[in-house]
Amino acid sequence: MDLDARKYKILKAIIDDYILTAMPVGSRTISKKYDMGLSSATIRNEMSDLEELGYLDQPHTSAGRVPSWKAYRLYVDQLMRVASLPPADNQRLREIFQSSMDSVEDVLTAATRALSELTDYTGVMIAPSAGCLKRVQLVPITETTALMVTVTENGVHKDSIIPVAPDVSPEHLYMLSNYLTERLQGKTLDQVMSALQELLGEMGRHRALFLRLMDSLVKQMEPDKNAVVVGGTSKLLFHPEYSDIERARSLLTTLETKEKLASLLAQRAGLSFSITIGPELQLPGMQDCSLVTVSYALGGGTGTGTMGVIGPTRMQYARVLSVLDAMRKALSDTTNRREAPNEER
Amino acid sequence: MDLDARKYKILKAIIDDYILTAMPVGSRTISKKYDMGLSSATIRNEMSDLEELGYLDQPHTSAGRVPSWKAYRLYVDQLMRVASLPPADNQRLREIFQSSMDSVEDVLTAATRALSELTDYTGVMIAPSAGCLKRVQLVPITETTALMVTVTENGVHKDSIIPVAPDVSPEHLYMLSNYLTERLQGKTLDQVMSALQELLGEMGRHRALFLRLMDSLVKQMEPDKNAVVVGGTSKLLFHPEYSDIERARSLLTTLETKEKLASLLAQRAGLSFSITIGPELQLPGMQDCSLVTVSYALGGGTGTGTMGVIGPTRMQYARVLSVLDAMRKALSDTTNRREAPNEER
DNA sequence: GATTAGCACTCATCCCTTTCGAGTGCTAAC
DNA sequence: GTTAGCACTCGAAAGGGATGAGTGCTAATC
Repeated sequence: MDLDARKYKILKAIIDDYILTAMPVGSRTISKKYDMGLSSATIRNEMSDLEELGYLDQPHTSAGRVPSWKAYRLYVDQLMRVASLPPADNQRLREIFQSSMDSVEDVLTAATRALSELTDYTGVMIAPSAGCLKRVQLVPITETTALMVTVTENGVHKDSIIPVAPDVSPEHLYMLSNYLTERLQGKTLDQVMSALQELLGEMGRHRALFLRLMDSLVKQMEPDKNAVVVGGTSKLLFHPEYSDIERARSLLTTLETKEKLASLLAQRAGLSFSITIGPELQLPGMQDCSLVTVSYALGGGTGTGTMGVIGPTRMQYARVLSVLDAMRKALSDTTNRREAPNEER
Repeated sequence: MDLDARKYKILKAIIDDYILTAMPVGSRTISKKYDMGLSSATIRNEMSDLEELGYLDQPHTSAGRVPSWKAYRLYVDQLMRVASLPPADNQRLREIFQSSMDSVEDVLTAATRALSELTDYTGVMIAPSAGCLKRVQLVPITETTALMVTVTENGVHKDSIIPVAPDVSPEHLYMLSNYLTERLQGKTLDQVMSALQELLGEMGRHRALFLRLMDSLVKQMEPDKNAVVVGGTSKLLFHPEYSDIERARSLLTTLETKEKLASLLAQRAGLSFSITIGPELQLPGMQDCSLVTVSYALGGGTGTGTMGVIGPTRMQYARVLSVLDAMRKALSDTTNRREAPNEER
């Protein structure tokens, strides 16, 4: 049995109201507040049907109805309207987001902050995949160690310390850097790996060093599992669903183990947007949370990252989507500024 | 009026018990559990005195007594005994701390995690000041930008993107790097700054670039205000003082604005250890928290950082101190491993 | 003079009952 | 198909002992 137009309308009203108030919605509320031209009795009948169909739950007999995750699913798929972010909020977003843009880290931190501030939920981001390699540079540190710096297309650069034999001079390292850069430039991770395999043969006495290099290089270009940035977890505590301390504990504990968040976001990489509701997340401690994600790219880069907002299932989905969309735009502007910086800053 | 030995003993018993149970302590408990050889009536009289002296508070007439911050102050200054960390815990610390030590960031993250796991409170760290400069390297990225990487004594290395004129070739940058390294090597931040002032005269057409460089370099060597790492905030939610949602909210919100934490830790930089109790912190939302800090150094480095543990005033001060001390030792070992890495890892 | 036993008193907490009201489901009338 | 009306349900709030932990005070004891 499918829903007729009236049922849709009533269901939407219930969800809207519940999102707003966090209180079970009664038939009277719907008939009065959302002038349906129907009496509460009629609404009651419809609600009863909707409950039977699994769209509504009743906490107890004499309470109103609460949307089920199935209802939210329907809501985000068909009922809600996503408007673009009001100019004032867009303004605010750019403001929060303006400051301190020295590194990708900073950008992500500022972005999650802005997300959480504008939505009152928690912002989550994972750095964009590295994209093409631009440059490899080995910087001598001590007699026996060097720092490997990789610069990739979208400005993500990481570094790790690797050991070198004492007979390898700084000049050697410089030449090796240039050589590697020349050979690997413009390649993606996969291509770099196979190129390195080939080059391995040409290496004579540098073979040991080279193996090390490969190791670190691959590690650096992989999307970094630890690079989940989370902002505004405490915002969640202000929503009534988490005035129950037990729930707050289990949720915040889950949010703190970044591994799970990382894999959640990684799963959604590349999707232009995704909405996952409560049980669909299949994560203990997050049964009554939803995750909304979008993909983004920094500046003109090809590498894409994923960012999202975590909130209660009773989330302002439409608004969250519009915030995420605005943020996606802001991010694609941002790094351009860095790539072609203005001399008169 | 000073306290006599018996008052000290009773006060210590009360604090110990309260730290353990988080419940107001009654006279009977003291007389029975901590065999004083005194009846509860006597204890009551003493407690009454202690209350008058400001060491104890009474939540309401018929409740037991609760230590005031003044009592904790006395406790940490004179009464408590710090033992060294039990071997089993030390073992555990090293275990948690073992993994993934690629960058200073990782070390700090792992350390705060370990701190929080071993104490059940929140761990906080600020990266060590950079120490002496080891190397400056300019890595070309695009026609008009370069990455500046600085390597400092204790392995802290940071990078920022700077613009360069299009007529500066990669070779130029390489030479400039070597030149700067030669001139600045082994200098501390202050020395670097004055050295740069002198060098500025010698710069001809690179003057604009050079000014940029100075700017970024100084920024990089300054202790980074954003580099506060916090671990295990959710642990706090498990303590009874924060089953009150209101308190939990205000505390977690405070912990999330890292600026305040940064300045707290910065104030305590260089102190071998410090304990600050509740109102002494003078931070809204943290009146019933304490902060215990110690200084640490990574490996053999001269630069010192500060780390600490934040918990309720009813904190296991002795244990926290011993954990911090063990962690300080672990940290001073750690980076040694990286500086002189083992080829057969 | 210090210590203790004894006792009246206080006050939060637990548990029970009552009341209240929001909301439902059903039925009969429109 | 819709609605008015009404009995019914059940949680939340309010009230009211009973309980017991703990105190302060006093008078007796060491």
